Amino acid sequence: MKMAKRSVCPVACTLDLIGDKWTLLLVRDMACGKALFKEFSASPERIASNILADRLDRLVGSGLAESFSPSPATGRHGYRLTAKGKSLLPALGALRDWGLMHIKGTKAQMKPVG
Amino acid sequence: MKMAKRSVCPVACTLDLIGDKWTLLLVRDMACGKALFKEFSASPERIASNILADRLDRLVGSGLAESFSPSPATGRHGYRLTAKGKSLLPALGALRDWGLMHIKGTKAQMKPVG
DNA sequence: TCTCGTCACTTGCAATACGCAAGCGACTAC
DNA sequence: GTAGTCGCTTGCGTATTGCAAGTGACGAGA
Repeated sequence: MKMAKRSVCPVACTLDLIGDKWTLLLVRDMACGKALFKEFSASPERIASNILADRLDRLVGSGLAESFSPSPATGRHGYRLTAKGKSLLPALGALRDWGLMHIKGTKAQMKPVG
Repeated sequence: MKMAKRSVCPVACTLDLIGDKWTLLLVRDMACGKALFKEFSASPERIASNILADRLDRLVGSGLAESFSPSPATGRHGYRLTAKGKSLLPALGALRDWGLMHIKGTKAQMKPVG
C-alpha cells in the first residue's frame, strides 16, 4: 500500500504525500475547525465522497490527521490535524498568500481555529 | 483549454495551477538553474517525456515560466522562471522544510541559483 | 553528402485515478 | 415503523498517467 519514494528530495517526498488537488484542502478545512465527513463534503470545491474517504484514510495513514469522537452522546466521530498535520500550516499559508497575490478573484474567507 | 475555478479560495486556485506531483518539481529544477528539456528529464524522479512536455506548456501558459534562447549559436531554447514563478519559491521552501523535518531519509541537495 | 547521434518532443496504448450517481448499514427522530 | 441523516462503498464511464517507441530538426564527423 505504501508507495516508494521517487527520490530523496524533500520537495518530491512532500508532494508524494500531499501533491494532489484535494489533500491540502482537507488540511485547510481541518485547520478551520471542520471535522465531520459532511462538513468536508460541503466545501465549495465539492469533493466526491469516494475521493474524500480515500484522502481521509491517507491523511490518517500518514499521521497528518487522526480520528476522534467529539462527544460520547452523538457517537459520530470526526477528524482533526495532528501536530504533524498542523506543522503544514506555514506551507499552506504560503500557498494561500501566493494565490491571493497572483490569482485575481481569490478571497481568504476562512480563518484557522485554534 | 482553461479550467474553471473550483472556488474563490486562494489555496484551491493555487492547487489548480500547481497541485500535482510534477509541476513544483520543475519549478524547483528551474530555481536551481536547469533550463533544458533533457535536464528536467535527468532529475532523479524520472518524469515521463510526455508529462514533461505537458507541464512545461502549462507553466508557460500560466505565466510561471517562459521560453528563451540561451545562445544564438546553439539555437536550443530553454525554460526559466518568470517573476511570477520565482514568487513561488517561499512556498516551495516551506514544503522543502516540512519534508526535511518530517520525512526521514530526505536531503536538500540542490540550491537555488540566482 | 551521407550517416550517426542528440535533442525536444509526439504518439499509441495499457494501467491507474478520478468524477458522478446510486446504494448500504447504522443511527436518530418522529 | 418509517423517514431522514450520516459516513462511507460500489459501479461505471472518462480523464490522466506511465512507459516505450517513433519523428523531425539539427550538428558533427567521415
